[in-house]
Amino acid sequence: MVTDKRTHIMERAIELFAEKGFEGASVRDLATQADVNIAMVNYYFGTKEGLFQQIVETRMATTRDKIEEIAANKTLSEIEKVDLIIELYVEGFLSQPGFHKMIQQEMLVTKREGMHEKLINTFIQNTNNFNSIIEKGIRKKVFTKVDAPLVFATIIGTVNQILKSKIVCNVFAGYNKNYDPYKDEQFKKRLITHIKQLIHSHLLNK
Amino acid sequence: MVTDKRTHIMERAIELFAEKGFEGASVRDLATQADVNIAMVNYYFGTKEGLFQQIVETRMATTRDKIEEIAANKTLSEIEKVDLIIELYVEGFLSQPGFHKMIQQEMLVTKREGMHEKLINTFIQNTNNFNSIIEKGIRKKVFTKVDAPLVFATIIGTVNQILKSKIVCNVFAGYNKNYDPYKDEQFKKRLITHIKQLIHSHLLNK
Amino acid sequence: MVTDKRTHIMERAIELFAEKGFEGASVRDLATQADVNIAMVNYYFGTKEGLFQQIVETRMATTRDKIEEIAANKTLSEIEKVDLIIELYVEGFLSQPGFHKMIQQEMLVTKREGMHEKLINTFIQNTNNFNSIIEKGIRKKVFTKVDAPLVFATIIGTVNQILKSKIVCNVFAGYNKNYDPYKDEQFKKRLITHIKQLIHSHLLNK
Amino acid sequence: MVTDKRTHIMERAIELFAEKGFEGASVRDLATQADVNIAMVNYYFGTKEGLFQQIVETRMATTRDKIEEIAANKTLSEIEKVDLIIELYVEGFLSQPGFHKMIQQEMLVTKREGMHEKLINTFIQNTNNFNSIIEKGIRKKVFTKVDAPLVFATIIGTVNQILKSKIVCNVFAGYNKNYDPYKDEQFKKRLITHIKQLIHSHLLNK
DNA sequence: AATGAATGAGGATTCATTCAT
DNA sequence: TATGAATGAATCCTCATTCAT
Repeated sequence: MVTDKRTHIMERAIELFAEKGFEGASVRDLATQADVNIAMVNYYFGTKEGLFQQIVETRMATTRDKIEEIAANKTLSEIEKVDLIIELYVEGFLSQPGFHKMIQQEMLVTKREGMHEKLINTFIQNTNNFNSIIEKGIRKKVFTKVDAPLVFATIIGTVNQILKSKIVCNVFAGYNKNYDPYKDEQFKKRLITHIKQLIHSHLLNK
Repeated sequence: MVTDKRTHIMERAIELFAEKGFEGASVRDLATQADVNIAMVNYYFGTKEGLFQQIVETRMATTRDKIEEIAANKTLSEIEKVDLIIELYVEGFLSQPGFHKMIQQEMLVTKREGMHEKLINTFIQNTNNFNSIIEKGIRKKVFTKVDAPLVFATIIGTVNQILKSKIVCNVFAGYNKNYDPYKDEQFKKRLITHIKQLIHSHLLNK
Repeated sequence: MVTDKRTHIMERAIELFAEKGFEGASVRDLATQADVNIAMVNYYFGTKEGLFQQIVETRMATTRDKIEEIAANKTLSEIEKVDLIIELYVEGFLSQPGFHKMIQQEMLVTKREGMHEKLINTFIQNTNNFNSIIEKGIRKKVFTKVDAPLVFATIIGTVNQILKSKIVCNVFAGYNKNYDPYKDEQFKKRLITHIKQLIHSHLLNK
Repeated sequence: MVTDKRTHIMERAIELFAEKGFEGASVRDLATQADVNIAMVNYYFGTKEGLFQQIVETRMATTRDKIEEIAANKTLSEIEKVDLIIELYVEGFLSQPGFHKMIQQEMLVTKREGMHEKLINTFIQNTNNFNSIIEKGIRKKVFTKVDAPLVFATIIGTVNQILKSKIVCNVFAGYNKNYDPYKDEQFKKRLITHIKQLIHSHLLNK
């Protein structure tokens, strides 16, 4: 029951942080949205920042571990690994758009140092894992000599760009204003296809 | 003299908004940073939001107009236009990192509707201009059949991803923690090269 | 206990609003006078205007209901009803001078539309109830043909005029400057007598 | 030209003070309404309070002098004097409703001592002049023994009550909501008739 | 004589947090 | 464990006023 309430608060908080930003979302808002007492946030998470950190720590670990797993896998070729990572990011981001918008906002801001650093470190780990895959491919001569970290920036950046605004996204996709493209399987496939083709022609270019 | 003070406030505000976000940057902060009286912000811009909008309107117009100019130019080939746009974004974003971080933050947030909408509209214009270039190239058969709006998302998204964090960027680039990669000509060239190669091999893929 | 604090704030606020006017009384003042934290006013009443409205709604209802009761009473003659209303106003106003000064001020000002309207509506109800008594008396030929609403204006206006200033009132009454005439039983009787004689000779004039 | 501008500011200020109260009307408002520079109010009148005092001093003298003149007149009977004073007040108040609303507000407020005292003194003078007329009438046995200062309070109070709200006034008078009763000659006559009849039957009651 | 720019004090309100229960 | 009341600090903004020109 306790865990339920904690989790419930965290889930509602993600949506609110995504929508209004960390500063823009007040603890009162959070409590109202989660239908709990105002004091609950401080009671469970100490501070508003504590709530944010809890969310980040709980969720970011998943993606990081999956990437590590892919990188370490010995039965997959390099291009297969890259493809898996692309799928991982597109699927992960589109299925949790609120969380990833929240993360993006926090990465843009240097105010809250503690939180910022934690994000950065996780991100650097992911980058390094990705780089090592690419560089191995280059050494094996299955990949062209590319700028590995910038390739990673392209993948993440493209998905993040899509996440920025449903409205812009719908303009791309030709849907109407109030449609939710993130829940559309067709759109997900389209995005994966785009990134894969882009990265393939870049990596496998002769 | 009047213009000077206004401009001065706007310039300092860009840095602060970039650093702390719109809500995170207080009017007190803004005034202190710009070394003016607290009441000056309201005196010149009415409200804090008014200041933000003034900044956005003044600066976003430039990029939008340049893209429109490139799109309308009749002496350039399609691939030349794409290249110019890539250069425009990399140079524009790296030379005004604060402003573009600020814009990114605001695009992620749906709280302040008026501001959000203005940003979105300008962004849609840019997307449409880019799309028309790509589609013309496709009709002329100089470009492969690609997903034009997603190509645009890739370009913008990659540069934005770089802007997210100097620290991450330095990890990519192999520089030390406190270096400013945005002011480094080498890094700029490297970024332009990456994006051009990526997009070229995608668009011109046989 | 909660009710106590709320009520306490309202009571002190009445005095302060009466003394300085709605705009003239700052929330800081109110909090200091009531010996509570500045945030308490907003905590209990939402806004300063909310506090005012709460006061008005709580107190005005009493007088309005009493007048309605008098008007509806079937055992009283018309002149008895008029006399009761005169006593009601004199006693009500002299026993809560602060509140009625506050109401007078607000009726003079058209700035805060919502509050103004509420006051006006209650006042119109009272006027109508009074009118119906007078008109019945006229139909029954116990009253001269008089201008009923203006008679009501005279009654209220006379008491309000007395309330305007203790000092002026003391000049009338022959008391010294710092005396409180509103608490003086003699003065109350004198005022009731004056109004009754005035209205009687007007209504019962042959 | 200077006098014109001063007068112009004062006229607009009366309307604004009447509408919003002294505190409710900002110097910015005043300047905008009068279509002059913000600094002009302070330039001409020193302070906002100075402007108010100038208005009061300029206008209140007129009524006071007229009453003094009536009181001193040796060719008029007492009842004629009373009638003239009634007419004077009704006409004066209805022709300058803004100014008299402003005065009423200020009399209700004890905040600004200097201004308050000046008003009170003038008012006491008027009361004394009126009293002396009534008392002479009583001595001459043309008037019943009445409570002279309260009779004066009734006259002033009735007219002030009418001034409180156009809306209420229109409810009395049977006009529609947006009509201006103060400019209606019929209504003025009706008000004068009411007060005269009221006071006559009171003073001349046998 | 007249003004636009500038200011510091103070306005109402909201904030995240704490505490007694 | 859970909460409603309470708080002091901070929020944005407006105020009347001043001053250099």
